[in-house]
Amino acid sequence: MADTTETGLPRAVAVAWGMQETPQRGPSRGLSHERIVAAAMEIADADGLSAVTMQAVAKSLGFTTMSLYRYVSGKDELLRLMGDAGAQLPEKVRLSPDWRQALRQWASLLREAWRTHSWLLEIPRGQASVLMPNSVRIADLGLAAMVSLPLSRDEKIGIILVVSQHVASMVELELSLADEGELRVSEEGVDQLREVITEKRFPHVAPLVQTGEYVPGAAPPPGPGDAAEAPAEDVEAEYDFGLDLLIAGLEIRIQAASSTS
Amino acid sequence: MADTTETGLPRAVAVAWGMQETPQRGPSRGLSHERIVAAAMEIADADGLSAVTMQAVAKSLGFTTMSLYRYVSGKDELLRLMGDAGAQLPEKVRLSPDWRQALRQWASLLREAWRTHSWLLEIPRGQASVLMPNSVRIADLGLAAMVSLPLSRDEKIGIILVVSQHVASMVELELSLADEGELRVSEEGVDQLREVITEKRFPHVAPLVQTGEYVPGAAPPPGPGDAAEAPAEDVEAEYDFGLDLLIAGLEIRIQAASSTS
DNA sequence: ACCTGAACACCGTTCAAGT
DNA sequence: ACCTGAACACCGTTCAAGT
Repeated sequence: MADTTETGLPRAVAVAWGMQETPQRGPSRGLSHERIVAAAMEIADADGLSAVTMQAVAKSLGFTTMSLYRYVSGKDELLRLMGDAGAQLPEKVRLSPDWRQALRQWASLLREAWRTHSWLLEIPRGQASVLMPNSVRIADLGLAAMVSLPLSRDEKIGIILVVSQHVASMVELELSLADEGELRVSEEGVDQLREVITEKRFPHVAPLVQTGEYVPGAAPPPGPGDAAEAPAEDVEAEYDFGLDLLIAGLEIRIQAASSTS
Repeated sequence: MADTTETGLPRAVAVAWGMQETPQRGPSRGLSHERIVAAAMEIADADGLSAVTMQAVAKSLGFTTMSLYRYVSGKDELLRLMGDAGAQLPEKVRLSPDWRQALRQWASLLREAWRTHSWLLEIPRGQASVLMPNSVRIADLGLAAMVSLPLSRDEKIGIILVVSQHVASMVELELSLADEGELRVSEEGVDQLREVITEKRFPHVAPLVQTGEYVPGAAPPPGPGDAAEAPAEDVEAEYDFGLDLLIAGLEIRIQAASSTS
């Protein structure tokens, strides 16, 4: 379990909200959580989350590794603080009065945040993370998008969960296509797959492997005409598709609710 | 990028399908990827994925750490193999002819797999993982559930993606509640939160903090009557809610498609 | 109060050597 | 071909010491 303050709140929560008493006496060479978190984020943006080590962060600030421990209880806490700091939405947001539109806006804001700091997706969002400032902000805005809806609180929270999860998975997909996209499977490789992914064992996938459609980095099949299609580049379409599905489902639920009451 | 064979296929894919030529000459004390992966899974089941170190795996098998590198190119490959081996569905599955039912069954199978090996969720599912045997099986079964549906291939894959992501997030939620569930926020802690989560800054969340509803480990408010409710234990309800939403949305889409054609 | 230096117990991975 | 031993370059974190 994560270490907590005497109030039962996780230390990261207390620090993020500025609840921590920082006595400030004696000389201070100017280190602070803010500076530490900012430095860590810069490293993560540049070289990925795995490049964020206590030593690297300290070095980039011109301090020794151990100096960090005065401001941050450990790496875990640093990651939590980074996770929150990165998930910052714009200060002022004007949501559409139409809930469908508003929900789409909200999803889009989340998406933007995750896109700018892709390492956010790697940081485990534990139970306590909902208490962090920017998570609260995100939840608040999500609820704001749905104010007009005749749904229970639990249902609204359910939607926030499902939608944000969908957005996260789409950003993840987008990124995996982008940076691991050098996967190039040769014709020989596809042949090998054809031998193991047989019609008998995998009746529905096998046909797609035959044509090569199913294999990420394979050359497109020499089909007549429509060969030059981006095979999976359209994450955009998948993103919209899932969101549309959820909103459509919600619409039905609301109609059902209003016709009953 | 992950190391690949000369065919362009990731090594983990080749190994998992048994495409790797294993010459087998000279003495063999009986190590193999199968045994290594099995040992690693056992450790992960018992003590979590973080306990899976090359040294721990080797030790549990009675070999030195370095012996593993003859069978596995590195830890990354070991994790990929574990990820696939853990995502095994039952041999024979009888899907309902009703697609809604079938999709629910499929989701439920996924859920069961992730529940039995919760560390699966921590293993990054890269682009190449769709080529692993059990991923192919899962995709095949998902497509099987939707055979009767008048949807494009891309749409079906979209559904597989969205639904499986929803299932994953629900299992994740379930687990985070279970093992980090010792989070107990004292009344003083809730008070501190009330001071920062103000009505002004967070108009929609603030009321929920006032009552204490929003705070995971807080004591339930002394409301009249319905106080003794499990606050978030019903992941089951959230699970169904999201799935229902998606299926309802899909239903509409199908109606639209069939009325157009 | 704040920062440093040395040390500890780990990681994953390499390389040359044994049988 | 298979496994070992020693070594390397890292991790996060501790503790006692300096100013």
